[in-house]
Amino acid sequence: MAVSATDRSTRERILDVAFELFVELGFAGTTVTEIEKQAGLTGGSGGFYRHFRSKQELLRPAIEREVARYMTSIEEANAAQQAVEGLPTPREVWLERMLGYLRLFDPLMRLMLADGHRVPEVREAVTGVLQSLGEQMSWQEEPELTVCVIALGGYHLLSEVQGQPFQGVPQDEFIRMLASMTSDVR
Amino acid sequence: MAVSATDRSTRERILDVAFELFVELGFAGTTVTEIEKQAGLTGGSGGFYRHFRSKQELLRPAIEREVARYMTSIEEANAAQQAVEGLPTPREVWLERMLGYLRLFDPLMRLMLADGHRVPEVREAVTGVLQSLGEQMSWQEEPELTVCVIALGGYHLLSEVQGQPFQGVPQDEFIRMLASMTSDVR
DNA sequence: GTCTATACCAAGATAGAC
DNA sequence: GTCTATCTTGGTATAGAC
Repeated sequence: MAVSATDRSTRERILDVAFELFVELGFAGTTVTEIEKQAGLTGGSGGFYRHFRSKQELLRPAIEREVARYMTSIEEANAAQQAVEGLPTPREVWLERMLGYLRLFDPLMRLMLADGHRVPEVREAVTGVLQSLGEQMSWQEEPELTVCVIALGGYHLLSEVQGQPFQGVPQDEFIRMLASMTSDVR
Repeated sequence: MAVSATDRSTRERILDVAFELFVELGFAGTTVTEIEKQAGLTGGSGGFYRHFRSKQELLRPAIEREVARYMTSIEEANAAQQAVEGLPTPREVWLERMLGYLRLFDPLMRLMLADGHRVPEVREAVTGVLQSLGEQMSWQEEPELTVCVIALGGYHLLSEVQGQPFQGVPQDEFIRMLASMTSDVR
């Protein structure tokens, strides 16, 4: 978690640890002192302020950096997907992969649900990422796939709310059931 | 939002406004001063502390009170349901009703996702409520219904993340599609 | 049971040495 | 670019009058 002071640039390190802390503790619950400590600076020293004017000003770049990462992940995943194109993907495998993608977003989704309304501008950025993810499916052309992704998102988030698999339903059973309810998943 | 000082007991008013504020601003982001103001007391006066020993001690009762409310809502809804039992409910109507139930939980789900891990004891209470809601369906007996509820939860929460209907999918179209994918919804 | 006043401390932020 | 030291604000919590 905490990093050494020589990793990358301090600014980068601050952005990284700040995002993690915002997700973990919320924006209000995260102190600049803790950010400094985790970034390898001395906690309580104002070292942070050589890199950002205020804690508030940090929120946006931290989120945008994370969004950019997801963009890259998705592009790589899409590229990998294209490489094996032509081979039919079994439904269960496709669903499992999409669930994996969605879980990548978990920190971002939590932060949006908790603090999103206080930084309305970043919502657009998040929407952008989600739409990139959604490029693989369009509601008009493939409504069943979209329903599946929504169901996977529900399974993940509701399980997070309960702190255990939702209603105790095991993941593989859920995916099997979901697959059996679709007719034309590629 | 803010209430007059003569509504109900002060303790009750504090619990109500505190829950709202916790959902809105998070636990860390909510100040005792703001709770006092919204509850009709003078902000900054320690009036709050005649009713609770600390802000921390307030979190649990506030959530439990909200949970108790949902319990009542669900029981009433179940009772109403029984009154019209025998008449077959069209799938779309049932799905829409379940989505309405889920939306009742929205504040609780947000709070759990944001602050739940800091108050592990209350997770059990929340799980209890969700299981009451889930009594209408069991994964073993009616997996398709469970998948539908999960999908509805996903539609709601993902829309909250995006700040608009998920991927722009209109609610009624989503519900129609979901209904068409189920075979044996009662 | 609510107020005024206040003690206390944690957190945001700045100045200036190194 | 990071440190020590410090200023200032605002938030938790208490004491005591009414």
